[in-house]
Amino acid sequence: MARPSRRDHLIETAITLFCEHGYHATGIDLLLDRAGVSKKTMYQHFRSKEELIYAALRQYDGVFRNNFMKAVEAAGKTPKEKLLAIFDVAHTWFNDNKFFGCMFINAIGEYSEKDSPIREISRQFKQLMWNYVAELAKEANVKEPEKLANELCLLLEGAIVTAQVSQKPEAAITAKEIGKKLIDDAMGE
Amino acid sequence: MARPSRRDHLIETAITLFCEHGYHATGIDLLLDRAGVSKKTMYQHFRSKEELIYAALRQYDGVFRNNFMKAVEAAGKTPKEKLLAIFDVAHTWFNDNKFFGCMFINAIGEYSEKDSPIREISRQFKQLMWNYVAELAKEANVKEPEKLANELCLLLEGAIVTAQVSQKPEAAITAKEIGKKLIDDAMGE
DNA sequence: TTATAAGTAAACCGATCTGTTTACTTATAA
DNA sequence: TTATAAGTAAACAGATCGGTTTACTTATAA
Repeated sequence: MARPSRRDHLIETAITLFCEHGYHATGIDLLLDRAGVSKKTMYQHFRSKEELIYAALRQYDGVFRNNFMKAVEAAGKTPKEKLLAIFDVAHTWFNDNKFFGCMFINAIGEYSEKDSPIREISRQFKQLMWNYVAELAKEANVKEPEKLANELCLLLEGAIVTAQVSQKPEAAITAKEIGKKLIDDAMGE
Repeated sequence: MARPSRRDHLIETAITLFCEHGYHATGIDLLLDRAGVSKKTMYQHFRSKEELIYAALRQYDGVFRNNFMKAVEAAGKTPKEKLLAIFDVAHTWFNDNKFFGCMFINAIGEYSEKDSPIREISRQFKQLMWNYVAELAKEANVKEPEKLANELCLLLEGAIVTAQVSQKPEAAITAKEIGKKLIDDAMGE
């Protein structure tokens, strides 16, 4: 397997640092030092720090959703089981010692400008997560799959923030229990 | 009524700017310019920027919770109504054009150091909000008031983040509907 | 009136920020 | 072998960062 290109390595390093320390707090110099890449090379690949942030979020968007879906598919057989597995996967995520909340939620906190690309990609990420949940809900033949997707996604967001801020990874369990009720309701008990 | 002291005015300005633009992105110079206060005066009142951040969060903690509780008390008569009113108050908050999410959630995203005072006060804020919800739940004579408080607080967090990131203030309504079910369940239908 | 405290404006400090440039060093492929 | 592309290290630039200091100006209260 080919070793990752400089560009990819920069993005990987960026994801790690932005996740843990945030976006403004992470300086380019530190990032380059960590990545072992020269400044010139970085600015050959990215026009600006903001473009690197954007690329990092783009990459993370794909990787995270892919891993998430794979984990969900592996953990549940039926659509209903998969819907519930969402919260088990989240629970595992929360217990990772490198869990620093959701990169996109954190990004929005630092970039409030309405039509910023960073905001846009964050909004998109949540939309794509919603699409996946809505798809599962449709497969489960629930009455109002989109409504259920709204509900389960809201629960997931709540669990993420509660795990992050209140240091309670078990929020995933609370969310799962509520989710179970909602799913049962939606499937016409 | 006495005009606010310089200290209070600085804190007010700080809250506004930190809310909208975040903590690292808000420079002291801009903040002082906005507040119309000299740098020397600021550093007479606060030892550092971080101390100002801390004071701002402290102040916001008190003001926000006070306003929140008053609004909830005004909107609901019975404990159950008050529990539901939480989400109506949140809805109003989300529709404010100066809504930039929760200051404390945003703060955590920028300060990941485990025992940072900024993290601690954020955790505390969420705890105090929980305490209030748990109190209402007890007044409502539900079976497991603490469990219900966990659930409703999780819903509130989810609604906040959904309103902020996905630009959907109506997340408050979704959360309220789920909350209603949970409350009914907990009151032994 | 006058000492004192609290304020302002602005220069200043060293550090750090994002971003550019220069000079040199690899690889790689024709 | 040799031209080319891609890399490094480091100096540099100008702006901005948080924070200090100086000189001057108010208020206020004894």
